[in-house]
Amino acid sequence: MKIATWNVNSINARLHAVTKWLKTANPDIVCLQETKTIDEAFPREEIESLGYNLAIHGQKSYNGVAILSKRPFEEVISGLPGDDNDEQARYLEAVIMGDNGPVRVATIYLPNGNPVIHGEAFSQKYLYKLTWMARLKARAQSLLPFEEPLILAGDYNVIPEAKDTHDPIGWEGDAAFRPETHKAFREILNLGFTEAFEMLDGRAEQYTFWDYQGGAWPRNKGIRIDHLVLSPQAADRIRGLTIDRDVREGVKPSDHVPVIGVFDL
DNA sequence: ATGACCGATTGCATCGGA
Repeated sequence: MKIATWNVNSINARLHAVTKWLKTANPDIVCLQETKTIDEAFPREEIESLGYNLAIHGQKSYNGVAILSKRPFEEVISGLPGDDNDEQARYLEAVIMGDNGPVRVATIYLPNGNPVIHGEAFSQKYLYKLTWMARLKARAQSLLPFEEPLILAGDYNVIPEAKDTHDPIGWEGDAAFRPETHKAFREILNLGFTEAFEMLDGRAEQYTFWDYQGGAWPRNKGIRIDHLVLSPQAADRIRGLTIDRDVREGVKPSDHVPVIGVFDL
């Protein structure tokens, strides 16, 4: 089973690129982020006609997540628990029947958090990021006792290590590379989760995002911020991981590329 | 960080993104 994550930076602006990629990569489950549209304007038919069931959790203009699945959904949960007043559409979870039992997948669009500082203190944006990460940790912890294959897939806006950026000095102080961010990310992994790329590959300079500005793509000035975070039962079943780098070269590309895990599930 | 960015919005500039 191929399970992928991709921040598409608007599903409507990216519809051609997405459908083309679905046909060639042929993933079983896809976690999308930054769909940037209300559910009524999501291009449902175009994606369903390729054989996918669709779970969407969108909002106007910003954020928005979705899960595509060739198999039907057993269960869908919209929104990250822990704050009823949070109106940002950044989390969606679904259960799909695999060959050997249920598989739980979440699509995650973790807040950017910049600018980090406002005046003398942390900004509201950065505090929101850290709070959101604490909520994600709580959700992840509450799901562990199920002992299911669980894949937390998404745009984490976290650069795990210096080798995951072209310019560690330049990124120092950025919300994606702060010590507090690293601690919050590590706390989730320390519950017993595994970051798939770290386990299976671990090479330097394997980026998933290149800014549209400054010739970042032709100069390969990227960062690795899109991750598959796996429960023990998922980590034991993953057979390979690919970063679909070539997608960044296409017509009207997203600034992120897909990350695909192949699982025996 | 930013060569000459990109997307959404009742828009003709501003905001958010990483």
